[in-house]
Formats: sequence, structure tokens, C-alpha cells
Amino acid sequence: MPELPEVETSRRIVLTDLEGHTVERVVVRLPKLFRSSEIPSAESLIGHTVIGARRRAKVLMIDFSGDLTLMVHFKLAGQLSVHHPDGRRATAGHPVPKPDGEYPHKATHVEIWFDDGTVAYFSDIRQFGWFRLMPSENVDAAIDAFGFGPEGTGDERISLEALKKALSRRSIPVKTAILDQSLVAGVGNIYADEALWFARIFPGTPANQLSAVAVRRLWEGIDHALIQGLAQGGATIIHQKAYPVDGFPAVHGREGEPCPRCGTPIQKIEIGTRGTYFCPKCQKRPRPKNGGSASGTEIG
DNA sequence: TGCGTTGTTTCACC
DNA sequence: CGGTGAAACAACGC
Repeated sequence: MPELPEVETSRRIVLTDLEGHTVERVVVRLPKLFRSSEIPSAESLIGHTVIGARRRAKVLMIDFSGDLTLMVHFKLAGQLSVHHPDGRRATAGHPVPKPDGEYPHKATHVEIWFDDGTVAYFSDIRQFGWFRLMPSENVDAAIDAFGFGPEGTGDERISLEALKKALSRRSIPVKTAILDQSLVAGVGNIYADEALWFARIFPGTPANQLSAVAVRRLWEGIDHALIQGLAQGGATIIHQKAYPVDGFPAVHGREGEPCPRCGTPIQKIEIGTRGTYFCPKCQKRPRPKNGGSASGTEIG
């Protein structure tokens, strides 16, 4: 599922592969993806040139000449694949359609053709994503409306103090807390599991029960997991099964496989309605503070 | 074929 | 107002 690393990789593809190119033709096969677009027709892009690309949280923004910005959210299964006339391809996001397969795929809903024959294919097998075309001057307000918190990594990375403060106010499972985009932006189900595994924290631990040391490890874990995902251009997960590269992802999508750190089989449980993968040995539940003998406190 | 899937919004409630 | 938990929603593949 496209999270910060996958969307950031898409942004970089737009910059390296599309910047300076001018739109010649647009094909929209699924108009409902523009249902909440201020400018209803993608045809408005014709004749305009890509001049930049931005990202905030999991939202991609492609800036065009003529003060137009195309805002894209990949949700569960969005994918951008850019194909050049010489056969070169650059793909980011969900692994379906296959990056080296035939395009357009049946899940390819938008095609943007550029003047030199380069094509940008937007696919989304789940059709949960959306496109919004708007005057560039409206972008800031549109982003503000999401209420995103600081980013999980990079220049706008959340500070340790801010993370500590936010977690101390929440009694919900720490995993649920870091999935909250208003607390820290860009972390989704994959990277939440990875960050908690790195930090050796049980995902169901109430956020406000973490020690200062644990919060610091989590802060580092979030950064680390996102950077690692970015280094690989995103994770490959198909039907809840991970296809790890260089040990990443370590736990997400790897139920029953040995923990890379200790060899204990990875378990899958549900935390806050989300499928959650963790190592039962590295990520132990915290001991209940008082009330000793009774059955273990139910968390999550 | 009904269920699982996740990011986001909405809502009732404390 | 802010935190919580649950439900709703999008639509597909298995």
C-alpha cells in the first residue's frame, strides 16, 4: 500500500522523468476518480508543462504551468508508471499492474501523454484513490484541510519531544497512534509494523505507557523504516504477502516466517482493526503495572 | 460468495 | 474541545 516512501518515490519519478514535458493528450477511463476535483476535466492539462512535484504525507502534487496542480492520493493500490519512447520505465506504488507487464492494464484509469511520446499511466486496482485538479494557489488550503501532523522522516520530521508529548496524551495502542496522520504523517500499516519491530515495542502497548527510552527507539524506528522503504523505492506486498529485499520488510506480510533478529516465527494479530505483524519474542507485551495475578490485560 | 483489505471521514459519546 | 472507538466507504480478488 502506497505510504510515504512509495509516494515520495513517485514524486521523484515525476521530477526526473516528467519535468519539462508538455501534456498533449489525456485519457480518463474512470471519471469518478475526479469526483472531488475542483476542476472537473483533466483535459484542462493539455498544453501545460510539468514544472515541479511536491509531497505532503501520502499526497502527491504535480505542478503544471498555467498555475495548475494535480493532486493525487494512491490510497490502497495506486500506482504511477512512466514509459518513455525508448522503452525506459519508472514505476512506483502498488506492484499491480506488473511494472514490466503490458500497459494500459485493465486497472489503468488515467493516461497522460506528453509531447515527446512519454506516457504516465495511473493505475489503481482497488479504485480507492483520487485525483484533484485545482489552481495551484488553492493547494495550501487543500493540504491544510487534511490536518496533517509533522512528517515521519526528512526535513519536516517530527521532533522527539513532539512525539513524546503526543503519545503521552493517548491511551490507544501505540500502533493506532502512529497511524494517525494528524500525529505523524506518512506512516501506514507496513511502516508502522516495521517501526515497532525496530523499536522492539509490542504494537498493542497503550501509547502513554511507553518509557522515554521506548519512545526514542520508536522515533528512530519510524525514521529508519521510512528511509529503508525509500531506499528500495517502496515495499512489495501482494495479497498480504511480502516479497522482501535485503531483509525489508522484516515482519509485515511475513506471518510464520522467522524474525530476522531472533528467529521466532512472526505472528499476525489485529490491533485497532488493522492486520498487525510482530515478533512475539522481540516485542513483548508490557507487564501490567498493578493487579498482579488476574488474567493478562486485553490490549487492542 | 461473502469476507478481507486500508486510508480516511464521520459520528456518537465521554 | 479533544480523545476514543466504531462504523461507513471506496471496490476488487480470492
